[in-house]
Amino acid sequence: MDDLRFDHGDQTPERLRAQLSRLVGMTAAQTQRVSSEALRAIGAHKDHFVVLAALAEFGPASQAAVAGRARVYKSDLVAVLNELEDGGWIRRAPDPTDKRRNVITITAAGDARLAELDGVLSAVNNHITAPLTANERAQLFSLLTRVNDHLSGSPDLP
Amino acid sequence: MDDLRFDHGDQTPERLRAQLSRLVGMTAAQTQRVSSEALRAIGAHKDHFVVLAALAEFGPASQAAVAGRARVYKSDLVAVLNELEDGGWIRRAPDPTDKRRNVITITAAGDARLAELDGVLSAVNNHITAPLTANERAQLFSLLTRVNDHLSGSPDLP
DNA sequence: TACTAACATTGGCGCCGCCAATGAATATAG
DNA sequence: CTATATTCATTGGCGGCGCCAATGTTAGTA
Repeated sequence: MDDLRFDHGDQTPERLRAQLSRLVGMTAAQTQRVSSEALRAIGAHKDHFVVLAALAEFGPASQAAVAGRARVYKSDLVAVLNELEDGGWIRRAPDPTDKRRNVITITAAGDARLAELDGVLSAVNNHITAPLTANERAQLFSLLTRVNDHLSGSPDLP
Repeated sequence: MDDLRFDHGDQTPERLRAQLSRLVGMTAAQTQRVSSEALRAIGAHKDHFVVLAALAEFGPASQAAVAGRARVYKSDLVAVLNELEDGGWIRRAPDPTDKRRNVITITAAGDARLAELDGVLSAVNNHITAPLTANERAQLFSLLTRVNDHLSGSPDLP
């Protein structure tokens, strides 16, 4: 809980305080911890949200398509869909036109579940950015987006 | 390489685009990948840097002290010190005044190694923030620091 | 002298992003 | 129309990271 603090004052080697990648990494670990704990408190998981969102916004689709849109590895998607199916939030039905395919459909309960998860995660994001003004939140978002875009294109060092 | 891109345009569910924690997490994964690859290219590791830095800046110390300052779990420190010892970058000597303790000392070669790692990581951090101006880098650093500080204090939701 | 604490070490857990190999079903080429 | 290649869901595993518990040894303390 306190070990992910970036700066421990005079206990922190100066060289570490210069590492942005370290700061980003530790802050990401903090936010992941907060959000995963909040989701686990209601028996949910990051991927539940991301899969339900993809289904709600893009409609029924094959697992391969869902994996692509939700950015979840198809290998990991299987377990996620099993859990969502157990909860009654999605339906998995074989595609009559292509028997290799499963058609994944979100249920009415799934829509409600998605709203629930969305609420929880909104609260989490508000909590994370609590010390920032609205402008600063937007700035942080924009700066990170630019870094992310940049690193998405040129993964190697110059 | 491209799967850690936060925004895939119209292929990305809108709900995901609102999640700052997701953006932070993906960007952190990118920066970690870049830096760990750069370090691995010279047979090094994050913890090598962090431990050598702690030793160089605070002087010889017990493993427990090093673990505290370098923010490396003492469990994981053992392997790191073994590797650093094999490279001749540190010395591990039993403390004569307290036989439970090992005194870790950085060697001259260790100082040189630290300079090398420092150079690599500086290049990495420059690369990461390449699209940002100096002002924007400072802003990003400041915003993340405030979030990190905030989350270091109140880990739970309100 | 008995009890407690510090120390180094081993082994393991959970989360995350990632990849390879399998078998079934389908599309495509010769 | 048969052989080959491709798509799909599924299984199982890998490496990195932050984290924790249990062990045996040694040292301070009551």
